[in-house]
Amino acid sequence: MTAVNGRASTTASGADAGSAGGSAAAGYGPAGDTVAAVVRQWQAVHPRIDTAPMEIIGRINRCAALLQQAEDAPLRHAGLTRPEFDVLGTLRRTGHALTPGEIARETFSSGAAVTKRLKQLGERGLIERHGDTRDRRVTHVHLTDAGRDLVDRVLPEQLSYERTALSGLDDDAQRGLAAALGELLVQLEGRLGGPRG
Amino acid sequence: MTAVNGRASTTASGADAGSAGGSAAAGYGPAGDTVAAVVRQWQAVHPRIDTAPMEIIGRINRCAALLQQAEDAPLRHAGLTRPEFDVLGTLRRTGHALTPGEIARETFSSGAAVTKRLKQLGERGLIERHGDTRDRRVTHVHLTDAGRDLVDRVLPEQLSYERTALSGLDDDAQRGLAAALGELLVQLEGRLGGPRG
DNA sequence: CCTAAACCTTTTACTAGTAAAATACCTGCT
DNA sequence: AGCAGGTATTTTACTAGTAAAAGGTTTAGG
Repeated sequence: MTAVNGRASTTASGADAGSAGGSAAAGYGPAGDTVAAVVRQWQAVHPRIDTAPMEIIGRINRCAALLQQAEDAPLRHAGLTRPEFDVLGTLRRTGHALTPGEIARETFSSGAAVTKRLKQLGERGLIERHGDTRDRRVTHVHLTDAGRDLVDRVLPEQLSYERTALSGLDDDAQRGLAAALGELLVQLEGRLGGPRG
Repeated sequence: MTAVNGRASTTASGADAGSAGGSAAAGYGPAGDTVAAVVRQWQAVHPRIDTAPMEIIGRINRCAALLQQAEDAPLRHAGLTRPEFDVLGTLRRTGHALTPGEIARETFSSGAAVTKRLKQLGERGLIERHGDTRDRRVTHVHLTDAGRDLVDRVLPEQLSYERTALSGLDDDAQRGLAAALGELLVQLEGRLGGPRG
């Protein structure tokens, strides 16, 4: 990913901090986080504006950017980008071979992007392709032993890193946040993701 | 945002759906969102693993990806990418000229990326540069009238779009989520963003 | 004064994504 | 059978980011 790129100045694409409002780094005052500072600036410029969405969406984006930056460390140490790890992880957790199309749907990426990643991962011996004998348009992708071992080695490191990143919140706060995000996600997936098949 | 590119197949950067675990699109069962389905798959493969971090981080990433996709619509309609709008918005909300370095810090992007965006935006007549007379390394960037008008026109559309995206949650849920995310963000910014100056 | 170090911005070379076209194949209809 | 249309994957042309180096300028020390 670009997404995996470090920023830290963080990444682009990845993820910019601000929602509609962009983002702020310096000089955040009384209330605390950078998003609150951005909202305050907008309020000063356009007092009538309803900035409520920024307080959720801006924060989600900013959290995603910061976490990604942090999470990249263990992955990069293993020589993987996040999208590459997503491919391997998808194969590992489903437990069976998948077609490139299925991987694309599972990881929410384009088919072309998956093709490129599979090429890379294949060259490194982490996955293999086998053509379908029935339908020769289709290929089946599966993890090699090396690929499976890599996932099983990296995943605990990754989760440990994530636990550390979240450790500023107590267990109750974490459970509450997970539940609230789950509620939002159900809404968004129904609304934006389409009444999926 | 890279984190914030549209995907939706969405984009990179932006943001993949899964945290450590990658992401799932199809076949989500009882509990509801795609992240819950991914977590269930991992539990089946590695029953001892503590997947709690995925339930927060995976959901943040997935929400960011979905929202981005949705939010890109009004911006694209105005011929802007999100990072470009972030630059314009930063100039608008601070209310005065900024140097490229300051813009980079405000938008959490690299200096090189800002240089490219400023070039684009300058060619479209939305911003202008003026060299500093004291320190000739420095340039000052400010919005043109056209740039300011564009921001003032797009921002309400953007916020309106965001409000719609969030409308599945009632006001209390939105306030609670904003507060919980703010708490997390304060922690992350202190921990990962550095004890900023 | 003059040089070394630090700084701000831009340039260069490269990477990884996207959209759309191309390729190859299957399915169903007549 | 043969062809129209749809599907799965890859390829092509391009875009926008990154890291690192370069260019030009100021600041501090001797």
